[in-house]
Amino acid sequence: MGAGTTRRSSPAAEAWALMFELIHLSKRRFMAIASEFDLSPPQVMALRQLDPAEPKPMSELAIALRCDNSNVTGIVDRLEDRGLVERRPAERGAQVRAGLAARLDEPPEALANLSPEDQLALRDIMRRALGRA
Amino acid sequence: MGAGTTRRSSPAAEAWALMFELIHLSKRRFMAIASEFDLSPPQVMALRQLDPAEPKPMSELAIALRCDNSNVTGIVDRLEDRGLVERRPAERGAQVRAGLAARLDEPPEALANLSPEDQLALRDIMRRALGRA
DNA sequence: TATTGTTATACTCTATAACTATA
DNA sequence: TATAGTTATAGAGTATAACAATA
Repeated sequence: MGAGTTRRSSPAAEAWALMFELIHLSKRRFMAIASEFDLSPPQVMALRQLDPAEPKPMSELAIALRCDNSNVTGIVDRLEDRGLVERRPAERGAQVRAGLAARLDEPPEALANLSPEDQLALRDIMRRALGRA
Repeated sequence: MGAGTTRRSSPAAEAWALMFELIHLSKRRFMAIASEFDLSPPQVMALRQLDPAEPKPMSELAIALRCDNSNVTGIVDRLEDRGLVERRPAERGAQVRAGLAARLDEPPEALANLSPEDQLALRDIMRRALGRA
């Protein structure tokens, strides 16, 4: 069996492989949206985590981004240099955040094109998978 | 609505958000496996793409990794320095590949713990989503 | 003292541009 | 000439270690 095989030992394993593939395919879309806003991927993730209404300590941001504490310094530095963030979220940053959300929250075509029944079933299974049942 | 909200406009959008969350959660696992093999993420992806039986031109590798051509040079350089790859896959590289596959192909707990019915339903929906029905 | 954030350092990844080799 | 691959260069992300400030 070569790369890209989708028939696997268990349904969960195959679903996982397909999900991985979908994410990989969606990476292009993500990168396109990121550069649409002239942001690097970690900057996108950082901006999505921040909310002007609820300031977060940088250590919390590091946890959310799953990277080292020292790293957040640089990421936030660059966002701050562009006035998108202030070590307390700034006005323009909030606008960019809203724009990003609108673009990124759209499901990829592969999911949007599913039948309404499949969409509902998929949502319910994913809720159960993540304990949100 | 703050970050981490899961109730969204359409089932597909919510499923997408949950899937994104699952992938993000699984990143830690991926990084752990990568460092278990002492490989960087792009090195993992490169090694997974390569097959001793079917040598690939580096330009094809660049497409698979969704990065620039010039970039592959450095990634392959480092893999070659460690004798995992030879600009024609080497023996030890094949072993590492097999080990990697065994670890990475396991679905994350969130999926493995689903009921058999949910696993089957999820697999079938993902097949349809990616046109493998 | 323990936590938070920064700086220093070093390595990897990334793209663009310019170059070489080759079909 | 066109394609494949490399090198040069510059910028960003990443972690570790050491440090400063502070609760």
